[in-house]
Amino acid sequence: MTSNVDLGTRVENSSLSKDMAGQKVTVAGWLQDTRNLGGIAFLLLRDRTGIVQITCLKKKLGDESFAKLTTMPRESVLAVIGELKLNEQVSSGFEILPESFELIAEAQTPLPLGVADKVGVELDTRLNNRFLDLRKPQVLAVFKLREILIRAMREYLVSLRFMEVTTSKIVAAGAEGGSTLFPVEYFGKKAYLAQSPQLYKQMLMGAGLDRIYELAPAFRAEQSDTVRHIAEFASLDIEMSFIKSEEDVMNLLQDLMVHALEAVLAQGTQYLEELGVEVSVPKTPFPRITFTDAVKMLVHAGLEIQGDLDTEAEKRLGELMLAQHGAEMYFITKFPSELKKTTFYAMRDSSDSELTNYFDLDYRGEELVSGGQREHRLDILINQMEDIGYVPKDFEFYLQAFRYGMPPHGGFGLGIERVLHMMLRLPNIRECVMFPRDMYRVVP
RNA sequence: GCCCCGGUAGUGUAGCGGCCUAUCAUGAAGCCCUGUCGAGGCUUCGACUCGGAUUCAAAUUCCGACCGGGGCGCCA
Repeated sequence: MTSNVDLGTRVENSSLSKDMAGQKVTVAGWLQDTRNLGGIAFLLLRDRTGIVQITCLKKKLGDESFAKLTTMPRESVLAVIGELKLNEQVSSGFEILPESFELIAEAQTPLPLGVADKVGVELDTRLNNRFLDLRKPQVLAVFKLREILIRAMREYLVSLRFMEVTTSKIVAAGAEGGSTLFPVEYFGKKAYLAQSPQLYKQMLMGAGLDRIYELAPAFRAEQSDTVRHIAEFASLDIEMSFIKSEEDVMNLLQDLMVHALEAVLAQGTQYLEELGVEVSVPKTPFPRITFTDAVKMLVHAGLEIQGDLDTEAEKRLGELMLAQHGAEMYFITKFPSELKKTTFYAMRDSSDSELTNYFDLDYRGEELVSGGQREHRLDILINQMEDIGYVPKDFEFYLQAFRYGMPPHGGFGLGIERVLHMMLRLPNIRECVMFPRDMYRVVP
């Protein structure tokens, strides 16, 4: 009874229902498991959308077909045509009784990673066999949620008339320093992978585009070896003109986060359940705490702070903000100029040059976003570059945009994986990328 | 880049000088079973990362390489 199945008539498992009782349906997917009881066998067929049970009766199929169906290796691709039949004994309430089937692609054994195994698998093994790992619904769930999050962010920005742009990822100079850039051999010239679209976003403000965003990879050659760093990450960058202060940027950002998390809750229930996590939407306005006050708060809590907040301080601040303000997300504002030295385009506070108009958005102690008001006055910008030993001539392509009418502007860069990492409470940020890149991993 | 820790069947682990012909689970191969949904029962298969060293004896100790885990620094 083996035959060629017409895959054009295939229906996804999630669209099967009890209403279709008695209908002949075509399903196709991966054979997750076979439970052979002798005269009857149950196959679990999984596709992207769910699992359906194929119930095989030896008496009905004949010995040969029954044997063929029940001895296929797990994770083989299988197509089945059969009648959808109601049955209270199945957890879904229905099953498919096969009439014909086709083994489309047999899986080799043993699997390098058991999709339905009851034993744990290390992240390294999972990433080495990511295509199999992604067959697990709870792994796929992360990426369904990622998709929902990103789509909601785009929708929100589009609704505010932000224009999506794409800037080059091959650049001649970085936004900050040179040690964090990956060099690229570019037709005999030296180029780099962009660590940020910063300079281009600002040039586009000079072009009069007013409100833009870009969702693109950012590359960092920093030798960061932690559960919250990867060498290539998805960065949502926005830039907007005619702002009064960085408050305008922060207001947009907090509304963006709320909109995105609301979408995750509304559209991602199934996936959140799959992962066993609960997400709560933060209330606006997010608390703002100045960098100086954050330091005071931490010192009061017994920490010693010198210069910037270290990892322990960041985490501790996350706990304190949650305990004292009930806030999972909060802004740390007015970063000292001393700490933003290499950020030559950061505008200093007009009433205290020791401070900048720069902020971070943190989520339970992890930095999600860095942003602020940029310096749009050419002379000051050049001074700030020279202060840290940069040669303005090297940035001529950028500075030109400030000579012919540059409006006041600001923006931010947001790490998509950082949001997912904290939102889903995943142990490692690598889980939020299908094929992550870090100091040691370039394959797959 | 720095500091700790670890590498045992396909996968996840126990063992940490002789009791190891290496544990358990999962898996794979096979047999039994007509209602499984973490199916069950029986049988079988399958591993000490690599290279040196110490020792009568090394999975176990030491050194190196490679690979991995955690933390720090740096940052999204």
